[in-house]
Amino acid sequence: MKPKKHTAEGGQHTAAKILDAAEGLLADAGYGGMSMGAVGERAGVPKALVFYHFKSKDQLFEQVLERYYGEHLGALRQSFEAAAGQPLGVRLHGVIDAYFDYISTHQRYPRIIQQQVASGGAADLIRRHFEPLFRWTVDALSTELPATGPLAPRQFFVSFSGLVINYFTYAPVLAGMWGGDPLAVEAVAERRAHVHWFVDRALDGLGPAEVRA
Amino acid sequence: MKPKKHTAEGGQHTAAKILDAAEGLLADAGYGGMSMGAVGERAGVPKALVFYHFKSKDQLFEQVLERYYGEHLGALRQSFEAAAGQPLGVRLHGVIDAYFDYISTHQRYPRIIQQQVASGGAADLIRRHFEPLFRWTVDALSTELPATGPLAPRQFFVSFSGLVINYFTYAPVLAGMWGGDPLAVEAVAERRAHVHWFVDRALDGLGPAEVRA
DNA sequence: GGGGCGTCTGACCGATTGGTCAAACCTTAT
DNA sequence: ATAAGGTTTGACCAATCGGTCAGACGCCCC
Repeated sequence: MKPKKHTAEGGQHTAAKILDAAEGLLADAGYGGMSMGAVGERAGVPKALVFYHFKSKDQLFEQVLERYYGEHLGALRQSFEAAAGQPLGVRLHGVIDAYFDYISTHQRYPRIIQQQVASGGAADLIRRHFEPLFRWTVDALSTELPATGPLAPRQFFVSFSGLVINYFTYAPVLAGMWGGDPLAVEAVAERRAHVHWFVDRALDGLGPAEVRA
Repeated sequence: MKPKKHTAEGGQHTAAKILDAAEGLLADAGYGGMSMGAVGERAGVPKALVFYHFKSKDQLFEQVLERYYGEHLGALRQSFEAAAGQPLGVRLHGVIDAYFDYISTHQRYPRIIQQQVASGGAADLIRRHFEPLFRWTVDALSTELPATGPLAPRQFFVSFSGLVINYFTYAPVLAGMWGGDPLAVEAVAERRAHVHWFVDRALDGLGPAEVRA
């Protein structure tokens, strides 16, 4: 019979369990509400083991963010490059779909980020991960749009990311007034269609000739 | 000479000072990061006095939210009713401007709300204040738009509030990459113009005949 | 079998937290 | 003067926090 106690079965597995537990607590209660003891309890290991695998609370948090940002940026990049050569409108739809899909399948992620952004905590860390995403998107649009003014690429970046992210962070609040679960598949599909509609209206407004086709 | 110590000069004034201090700390560090001792220190009063005026941390937080939501809803309502009789497009612009103005002059407010929404903390409290705003907006649009689908009023509510709010919550993160302070007056004006452009594109897409004029 | 060596554990620490209390204070009404 | 009642104060409490430590356990190479 295997020992009940946590034996040295490979640190990889344990560290991953701890990371998962930390993710859940971060999404539920935020950085301040995540206690290292609770992380251990949720992962089924003593608190000291959490500190063994991650030197401090900050470092644990940083690794959670690192994992998410890496996956997220990768998903966007892959989508954008897969549609290389196609007109900007098509590529935009693709990237926004990738954005939408990643968020909708990792709903803890926008919650953690929004909390952190809104509180100003770990600002440098967030900025370090956020900046490549921002610059990459703005560069992709910079050939088609004026660098400043109401139609600047940076404005569209903030707008479209907000259009996607806010729906998921507000979903729990909207639950009672939406007429059904906002996170159910049909509801998410409706939101996706709405975002698509918005993208099309924006493209129309930018002058179809230069931007589309 | 007046005594240096805090005399019984009227509880009103003291309570207001405490509320202000709590607001600042909430915006800076979030609910979890706001300690009652720090609130007292920032207000210049001992911690026990904070507990005398507000029975608990939760109640203090609740009153901060109450004040904001009341002002916010009032500003929107006033703007909407002032433009009674005018075409929907004009009224929409007015309400969104009022939304934008209130947020831009109370930048702590979106930060506090976003943190709380994203963390799921105080969900009932948020929902209680959020729901009238939501229902009221959706009702105003319900005569012009289908109740469900990609063009449902509820979708536009989430979209436009996100368009406005997200800019301000992300401003600190964007600071380094924006080319100037995103909260400077010109930058805020540019954002406002961008939101207006978006509203107009949306109105165009809904069929000018029924909705505008 | 006996070192290493990475993994794991419970007990422990100082600091901080939300919250309480009895007593002191100031103002006003009698 | 004095009684009363709202306000203010610092000292105090149990609980929890992030973090540490000495040692036990399991595995692998000699």
